[in-house]
Amino acid sequence: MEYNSKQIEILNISLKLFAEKGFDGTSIRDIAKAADINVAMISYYFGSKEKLLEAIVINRVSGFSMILENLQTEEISPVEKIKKFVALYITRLFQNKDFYQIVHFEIVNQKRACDFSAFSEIKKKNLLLLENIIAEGQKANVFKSISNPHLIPAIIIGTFSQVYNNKKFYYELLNLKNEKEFENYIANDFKEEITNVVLGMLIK
Amino acid sequence: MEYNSKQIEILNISLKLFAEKGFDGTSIRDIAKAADINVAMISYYFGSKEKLLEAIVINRVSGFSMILENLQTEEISPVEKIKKFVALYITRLFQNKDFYQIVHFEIVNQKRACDFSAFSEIKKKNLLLLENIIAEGQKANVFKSISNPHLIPAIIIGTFSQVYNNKKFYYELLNLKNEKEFENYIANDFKEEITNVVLGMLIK
DNA sequence: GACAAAATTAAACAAACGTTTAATTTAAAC
DNA sequence: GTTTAAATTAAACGTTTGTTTAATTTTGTC
Repeated sequence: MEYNSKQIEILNISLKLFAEKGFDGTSIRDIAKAADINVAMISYYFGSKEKLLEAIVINRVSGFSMILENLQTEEISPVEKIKKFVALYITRLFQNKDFYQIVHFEIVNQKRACDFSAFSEIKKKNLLLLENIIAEGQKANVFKSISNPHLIPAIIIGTFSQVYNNKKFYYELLNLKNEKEFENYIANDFKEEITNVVLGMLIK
Repeated sequence: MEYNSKQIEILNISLKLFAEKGFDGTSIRDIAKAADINVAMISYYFGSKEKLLEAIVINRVSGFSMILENLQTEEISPVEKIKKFVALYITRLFQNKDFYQIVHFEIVNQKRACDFSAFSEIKKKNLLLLENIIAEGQKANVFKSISNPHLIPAIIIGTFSQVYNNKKFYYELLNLKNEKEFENYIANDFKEEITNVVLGMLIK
């Protein structure tokens, strides 16, 4: 699908509003006002409010880069691969936090007939990639055999959202002053700590 | 606040519906139909839809038992305390999953002027308790010094919600057939694995 | 059984919702 | 400059929303 700049602006603004106030909590008029367009333009461009949500999903998922997927072929040690896996995962989470927020709600919700199969496919691919890295590490005798590789993405995503959604609490706790400092915390300390947790689960 | 059985039923049914479909996605008429009462009864009993949400929050938080808090005084080793801490935490999460779902959304949302201070207080108390157990373990020379005790509740809550909200995915992955089997997985394997992750972060 | 208070009802309320209409403006093509 | 299609608008559409009203039924008390 090809979108003009106005359509892309609508997509981005409604992504932000849906993440902030929820799909049901955001009205067409909210979006129109924020995007400085007429309410009719949303139906005109996307058909309906639900189809706008679908457009957001397709638009975002198709934009997910293949960086993670290319990790497999890199010639680095399994430990380094895990480190990179976690780092890339967290970066992607941070960059798409609004989108993950919406997806999270919609998957729980089941109210809308929204198709997340493309999203699920990516998750399955990521899990497969992770399992391969772990198998590689076991062959090299540096990783132990674990029964729960699927818990690793759950820990990364879950802990990240938990921290992000309680931003206020962590601002106080970690003496963070603004969004930039929070981003730094995620990109440095948080990333390192989660990496250690994951490696702790794997290394012999 | 004293509630009669009809009021408690409304509280429970709207808790379930708000968790399933969101606050904005649930209408007064949805609740009235599910609880088999007239729409006017909700305003009559609780004042408004928002005040109903507040009543749910107060009702639930006040019901949180003191079991976790009493852990401090038990005469068991720090390692055993951590095991019990994680186990109790996960049990509480599972028993109140609908409530956590709502709180999670409302905290992110900021749309409603809902008071979660009592909830935050409990979280702070839990974190303090955890820090005390860790300090105890460090004194006994079994725990290392860690900079991030706050990440432990985030890991427990985050991973749990991540797994619970992707139930379908995990049903397939773990060959679970029904809610009962899922509950068993949480109460056994999941609990054990998360305990190991947490202990892995702490033990020397 | 008469009375007062509480519970419950159907109906109505105004406001907000997503969507559609029909008219107007803008842009592009010749 | 005229023509044609696309973009944009204000207004209206029928529903649904949360809430209130006023009437009715139920309940408890003497």
